Amino acid sequence: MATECKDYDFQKIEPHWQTFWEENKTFRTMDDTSRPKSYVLDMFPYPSGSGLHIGHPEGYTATDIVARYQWARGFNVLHPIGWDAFGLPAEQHAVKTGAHPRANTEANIKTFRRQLKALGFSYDWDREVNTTDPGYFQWTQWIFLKLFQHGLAYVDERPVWWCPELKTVLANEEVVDGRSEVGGHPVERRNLRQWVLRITAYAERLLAGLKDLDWPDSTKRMQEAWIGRSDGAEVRFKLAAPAPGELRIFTTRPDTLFGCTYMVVAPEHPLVPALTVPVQRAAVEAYRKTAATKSDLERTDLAKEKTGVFSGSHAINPVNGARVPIWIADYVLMGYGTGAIMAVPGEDQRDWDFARTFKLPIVRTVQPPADFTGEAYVEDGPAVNSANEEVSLNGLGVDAAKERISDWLERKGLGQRKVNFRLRDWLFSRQRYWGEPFPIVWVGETDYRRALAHREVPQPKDPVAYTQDGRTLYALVLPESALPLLLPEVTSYLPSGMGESPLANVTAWLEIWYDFATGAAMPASSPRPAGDTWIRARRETNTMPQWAGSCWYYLRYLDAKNARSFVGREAETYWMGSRPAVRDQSALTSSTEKNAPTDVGGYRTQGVDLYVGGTEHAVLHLLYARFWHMFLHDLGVVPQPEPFRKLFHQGIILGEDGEKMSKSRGNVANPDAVIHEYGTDALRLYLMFLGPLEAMKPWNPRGIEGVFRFLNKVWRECIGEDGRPHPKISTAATDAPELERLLHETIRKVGEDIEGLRFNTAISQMMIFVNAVQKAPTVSRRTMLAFLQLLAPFAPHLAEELWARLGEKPSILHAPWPVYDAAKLVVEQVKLVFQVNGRFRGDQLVPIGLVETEAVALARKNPRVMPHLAGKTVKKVVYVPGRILNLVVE
RNA sequence: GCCCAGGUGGUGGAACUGGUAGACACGCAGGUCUCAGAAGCCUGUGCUUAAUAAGCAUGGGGGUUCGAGUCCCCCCCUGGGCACCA
Repeated sequence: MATECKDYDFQKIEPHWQTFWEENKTFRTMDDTSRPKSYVLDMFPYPSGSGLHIGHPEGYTATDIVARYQWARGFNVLHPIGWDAFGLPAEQHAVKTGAHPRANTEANIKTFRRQLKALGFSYDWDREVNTTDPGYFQWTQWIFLKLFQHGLAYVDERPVWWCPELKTVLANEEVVDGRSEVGGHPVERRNLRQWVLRITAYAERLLAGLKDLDWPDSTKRMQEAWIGRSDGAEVRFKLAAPAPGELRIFTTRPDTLFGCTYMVVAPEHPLVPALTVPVQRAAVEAYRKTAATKSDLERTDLAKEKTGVFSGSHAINPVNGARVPIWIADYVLMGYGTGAIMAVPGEDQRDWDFARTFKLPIVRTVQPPADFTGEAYVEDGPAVNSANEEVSLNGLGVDAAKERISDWLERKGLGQRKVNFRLRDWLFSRQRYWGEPFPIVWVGETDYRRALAHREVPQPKDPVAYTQDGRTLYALVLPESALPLLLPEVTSYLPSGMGESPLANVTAWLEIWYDFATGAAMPASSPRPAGDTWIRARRETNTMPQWAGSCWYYLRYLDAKNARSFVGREAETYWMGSRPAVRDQSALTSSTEKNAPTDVGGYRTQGVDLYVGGTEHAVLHLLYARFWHMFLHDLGVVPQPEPFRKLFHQGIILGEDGEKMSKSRGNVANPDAVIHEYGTDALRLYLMFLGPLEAMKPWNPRGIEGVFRFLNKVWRECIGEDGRPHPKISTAATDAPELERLLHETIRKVGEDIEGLRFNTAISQMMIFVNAVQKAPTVSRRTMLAFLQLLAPFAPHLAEELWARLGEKPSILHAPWPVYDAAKLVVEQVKLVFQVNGRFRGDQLVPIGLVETEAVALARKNPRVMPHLAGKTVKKVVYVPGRILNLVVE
């Protein structure tokens, strides 16, 4: 079973047990749904060409410890891994080499798989997923299809980075200082037709759902800020003649309406042409042009000076009938609210700045305090100058004034209360090859109507269409049975040159006869097939972004091989759904209960039990995945609204120099090299010993010596020089009470620390224990075995080896986790600290229930305390039994 | 500018609800074993002073308290997020 090494020969031991686990499928998740479950999830990696870096094993070791701990505690554990394998680097590699990105991706996955296996992680490899596998992305396409059918996907013109020299669209990260990363060519913003997902429809729920999640507060706050809910009112301003109609604005400060002295609309606002009077036309046109070429960054970050141009028109302030000029300025963004604002320079610094620049009047409607020296006054205070014949806000605080004016506006039909979100819809297409193709074809109006009449494939209520060169095309979704829609083979991975993906060059795939009943296709170059369900169509050439596959992979793991559904109902309910709270059989009850995920009904709330990954995904990935999950919940295909109940971010590991690891700095730690020199167990242990999991911490190659010595020490305490179990370990031996106490203390501490993800202190406790064992002349076999079990989640190879060497049957993982005896932790004597005036002046072992008078008497007799009391009177005594006795003297 | 997290020995880091600051490691010094070395083991190691005695020490400055790394106020630094969001 075990190896026969005489020394701690990790190079033999580690592969030996990795083979054992693989052959015995030790970590295969059980089908037994009567067992309590634990779903321990890592953020799956993008298999890059450079292989695993040291940050991967950090988070992965943490979850591996939890997973192994949960196995030992009798849970059915789901601990899977997979590959987020679509994406830009593979495509760039393909462009460079001409080889299919699939080949490169597969080679990288192979390396990653080998490296992860060498780290001894307890993954259930039978559930491996790969986002580029047609059996997987079939369901990514399926979810998109559902989103489309429910009106949550549409097309829109959106600006992207375009490089005229390279004739391609660039991602943000490919643009450096306004030039292409490759070649350094100038880039520009260009509008392209894009797919967009209506995530904003879920804004309110995405915000509300955060409340019940066990996530880091900072992450919740980031999501809140990203969604950016603000409460206010939408108000309609009539335009002054001769301009017709009205201008709608959103404001969070309707109480300041009386202070509105001008208005601003965004340069892109559709009303701009109508508002512009002839004498201003040239100036407005010029201004619009400059604004259009500016990126968002230039419009915000760099432009501290306010710019703008007068339209020539006026609007009527609905509260006081004042004629206010309408300006056009780029400090108002078209994408937020209505793209138009009422400007109240007295209570808004941006408006103040603008008003100053263009010499516009300023009226205060909130009285600042007498000592106020600033410009715009944004704090609370009594309203002033705010009354008309029907309503007066004067004297009211901001909140009360908001209420009164909102009531009035609603009563008069001039506006209403309104909630606005900062969150924008999600740009969901890329002009790339290496991504999921959209299950969409574009057809003419007549064909679209015919297909619509054919009710087999539901289409959205409102058609998705766009017009190009005078022709309107309609988006028709493929039937489910036609999925997966595969990527066609291409001869070149270079983009089309026209702003479309390389798919636009594959004419036989692109231009087709399409059967809307079955989704079947024939190249348009061939004769039209017989049957009246065949129509002329053009496929969608965009592909989905990398986010798509990672939005739902945690669901695929539950039922990775299901060919009929993206996840089976039963598996889904068991692993993600609500179920009665697990009654914990172990003595860890108290600590477990404390962290137990329960809601008011005493039921386990749903979702992944632990999800660990970097902060870099705090907003986008986690928000997008929540959005899809909520949508699937609404479809009725998943029973719970939130995917990840508990989330944790591991901190990043810095280079030795305290700087971010990077190849150019040459401070990258290579896991393979460390494993070769010290072994996986030492690497795992060291990664966890480095500091708190969430902290950012520097890598110190010398520090690994410490944990490596610790592992050697464990070996030497278990195995004698002859390679046989160490003679000091015996079945007959009874441990000294202190050692026994320490064992129980260690069981308690390690268990609690694993649950709290405090692995560094768990390891230090195990070191303390082993140091004690080393000093003890004998140790009972039972004690040693219990300790090995505690060590097993951290250093599984060594633990398995010693467990087997001591005559136990592998795997140690399935031996029930040790239980501590609270009675063993009770002590009779405690150290009482004596203080005089709060300063340490000595200590003494005292019996546990010592009363105050006796404690004081002991202190007075203590030789170190006495000098500090000499000639003084004790004014006050503070006694905390078992802790301190503080004598306050004159 | 706004929001958040953090600042503890030569180093990584411990410290429960305010109760001996520096656990556990790294490093360093001395010792032991050895022909010698490596490994192991033992001892010491925050700073100041001859001190087992005292004083000073948790980014800086104030405060609350018998007692503050921990709580409150101001400031400095580092990291992360957001950035004209009306």
